[in-house]
Amino acid sequence: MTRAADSAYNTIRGMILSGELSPGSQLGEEALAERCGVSRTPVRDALRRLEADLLIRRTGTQRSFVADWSLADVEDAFTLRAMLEAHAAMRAAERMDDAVLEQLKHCNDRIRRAIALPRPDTAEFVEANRALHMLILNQARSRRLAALLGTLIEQPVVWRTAQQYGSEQLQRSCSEHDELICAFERRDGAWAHAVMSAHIHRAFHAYADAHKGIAPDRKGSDNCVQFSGTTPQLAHPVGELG
Amino acid sequence: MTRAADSAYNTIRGMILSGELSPGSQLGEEALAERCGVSRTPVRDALRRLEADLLIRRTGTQRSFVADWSLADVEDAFTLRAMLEAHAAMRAAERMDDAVLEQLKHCNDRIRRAIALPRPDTAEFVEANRALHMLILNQARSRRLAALLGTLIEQPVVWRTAQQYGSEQLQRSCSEHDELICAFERRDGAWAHAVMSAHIHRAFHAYADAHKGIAPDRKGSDNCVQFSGTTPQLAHPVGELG
DNA sequence: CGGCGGGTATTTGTATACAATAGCGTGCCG
DNA sequence: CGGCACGCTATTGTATACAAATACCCGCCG
Repeated sequence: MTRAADSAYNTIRGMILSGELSPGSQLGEEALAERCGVSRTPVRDALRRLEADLLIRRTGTQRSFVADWSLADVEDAFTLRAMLEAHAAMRAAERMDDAVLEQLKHCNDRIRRAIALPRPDTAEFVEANRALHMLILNQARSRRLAALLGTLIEQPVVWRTAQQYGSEQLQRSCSEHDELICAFERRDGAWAHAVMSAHIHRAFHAYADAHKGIAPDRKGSDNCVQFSGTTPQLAHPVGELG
Repeated sequence: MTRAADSAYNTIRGMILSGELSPGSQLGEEALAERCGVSRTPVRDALRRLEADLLIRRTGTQRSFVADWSLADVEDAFTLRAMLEAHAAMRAAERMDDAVLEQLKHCNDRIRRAIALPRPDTAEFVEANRALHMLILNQARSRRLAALLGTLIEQPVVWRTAQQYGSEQLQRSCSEHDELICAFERRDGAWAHAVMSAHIHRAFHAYADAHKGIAPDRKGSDNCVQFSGTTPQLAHPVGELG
């Protein structure tokens, strides 16, 4: 990951998520290239990826702006994530093998230890949590699903949410994982599906509560795909349906 | 869409879907550039998009190969599409306005006329069908959802499927649209969800039947995300979960 | 005062050259 | 005869120059 394009991707992504680049502001390739210390070529690469992540928006003429996320947008992302990750849990349950089960238990033990401390170790919590969810996604055995979820999950959002978590919520998260593992042990896809769905929805509300009043829902940020009209030119034309 | 990058994208995509480039074969940027009549720069752009579509796979060192799709992969894509597009139909039903409803009816009238002919007009069917599904997706008002479905729907697959359709199946598709419109008229999200889900699942089986024996499920095409091991470097690291 | 048009400056798109790196074959050594 | 290492070749990554398109500004005209 030492390539300039990846470096640019991470740098720009960081600047967006940290708020260093304010929503709605234009991202000139030249300016970004300078700030990242690389040429425009890898920046263009990075911009394309960020566009796929919906972290930036592009006008019909390919000018890039930092996307402004309303709470509704975030809820949307969480809803879709709940749907897809629940599906992943179901598939994983149906395919679960004992080795992975052990690894899952190991992850949740790490989480348990991290939150048992007087001052919970947030970094360890986030990392072990990440690993656990990834094991499940991997076990679901679906490249498509993995690709879709990849664009849906903004780790920094998780991080910030976890920091806001009280010890009570950390423990709830951990025991939800326990239940998930139970469902996996029984190879009960429906159970795993339900638990995972609840897990994600709860996470959304934790996020929403933490951000109440801080980032109120924007006014007219129309959360729709621009249709017909004047040559919108989306990267992946929505037109291709069947 | 006259840009070289788009032209390259469409050209390469066409070559992949038509089978001109056989699954597993390597895609050299230089060679593609020559065949597309452009330089490597727009080709690289196109490759990144195709990678997001999962039409090509990249090794850890970014060498590109035509993805080989097993029937299981296709089923996977249809399953996810059913989930997401059903969700879109539900959201659309809850937000439906009368103008769009009229447009939907108009689309399905086009479909009705196209399949009423002695020799059904497949092109018109596909186009009106596309427009109808797109209207629904647009009405769902979710950028995220639109982005996810965009990568999931391979129009050429639809096209080939439609060509295989007998008049009976074309009519079934049309009447399913009718039922969908009924659900929209009543603003019944659950109904719309169910009908759409069934609609897509039926389409998958039409596809599977048409390809039975033609493209049998490949042997070990492991449909899983490559995990840990030796620096897999996925475009959107699956690691970023929470 | 507002809208239109043209010109300029900014921004993105493309091509090309060069650099770095992975893959691969060959030949040497054990 | 097998394996390792070296070096060559093919392929991708990056930078830069230039071309094309567009947004913006300013002046003109209604």
